[in-house]
Amino acid sequence: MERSPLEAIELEMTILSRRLTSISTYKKYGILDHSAYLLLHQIASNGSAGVKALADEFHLDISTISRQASALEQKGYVFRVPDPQDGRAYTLQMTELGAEALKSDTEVRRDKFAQLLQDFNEAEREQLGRLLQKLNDAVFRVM
Amino acid sequence: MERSPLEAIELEMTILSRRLTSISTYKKYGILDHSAYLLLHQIASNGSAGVKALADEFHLDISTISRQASALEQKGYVFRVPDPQDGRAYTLQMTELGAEALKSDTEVRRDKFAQLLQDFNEAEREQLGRLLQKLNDAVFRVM
DNA sequence: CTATATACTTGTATTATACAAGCTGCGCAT
DNA sequence: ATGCGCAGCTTGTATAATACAAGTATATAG
Repeated sequence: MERSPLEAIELEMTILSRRLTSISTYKKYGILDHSAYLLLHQIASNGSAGVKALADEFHLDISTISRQASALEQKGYVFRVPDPQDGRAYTLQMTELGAEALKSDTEVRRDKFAQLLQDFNEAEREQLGRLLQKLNDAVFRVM
Repeated sequence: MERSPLEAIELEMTILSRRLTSISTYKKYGILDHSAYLLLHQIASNGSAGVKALADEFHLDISTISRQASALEQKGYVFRVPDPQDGRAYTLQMTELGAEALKSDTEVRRDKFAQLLQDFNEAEREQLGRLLQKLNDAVFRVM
């Protein structure tokens, strides 16, 4: 009995998810955890943003981002800039230290992924990158 | 500035992992959680197995599997068969109830993934299935 | 001016995991 | 035969990431 692509994807995604939970929580590659890395990355590539905007971006609860943002501030990777228009709001901007941490961490991760993908040829990498992106979009829309 | 496949994969995997953590913990599609589903699936397709073997299979701690196996037994989805050769060991075998739960859950998940992949054509699905499988293998070997 | 909505924080609970310590049974070396 | 280390499993404890709910302060609409 052949496994349909749908079956394969369903199973492999479930396995991957479980395994990534373990890895992302218990293995540290670099300085930053998962959340810190993504928040800094987002701020670096899309400019400073508030808690609400970041929560929307990642589809996580505002309270989750709020704590993660506090942690980043605590460590000196970002600072808060009050919104002049709105006394409740502020945006997070990256510090020099934050930029350095992001840079160094990006390199560590890049190396790890290079190792992970050593048996993937160039065409497969391109496909995988594209498909993962499309998959993420779908996950955000559907789930 | 073009994003290399490696960069894309690294970022998309990180995002995916974070999002899946949230989904798999807080959204329930069907009866079974993540772990229960995978354990039952494994038992269904590869025959009954002990805690140690399952832990090896999924690269998770024995204690983690032990608790998840207890939970499955508690719910009546599996029962323990003592190993006649070894008084310490046993294997988990699925009950009728377990088989039904797995079947019904598989359908629910399949539907959800069909919805998720609605914009993926057949070629993309095949590629994605194949690449995810290869990726999982690599994750197990490397990380 | 009051009522409701928004941006954020904080308190609490849940879940999945790991690591370490413990129990019991196995098997080998003396 | 027996005692000691090893293997399979369970249980205790800690940690991390998340959600939901309640609270505070500010903004805005009527």
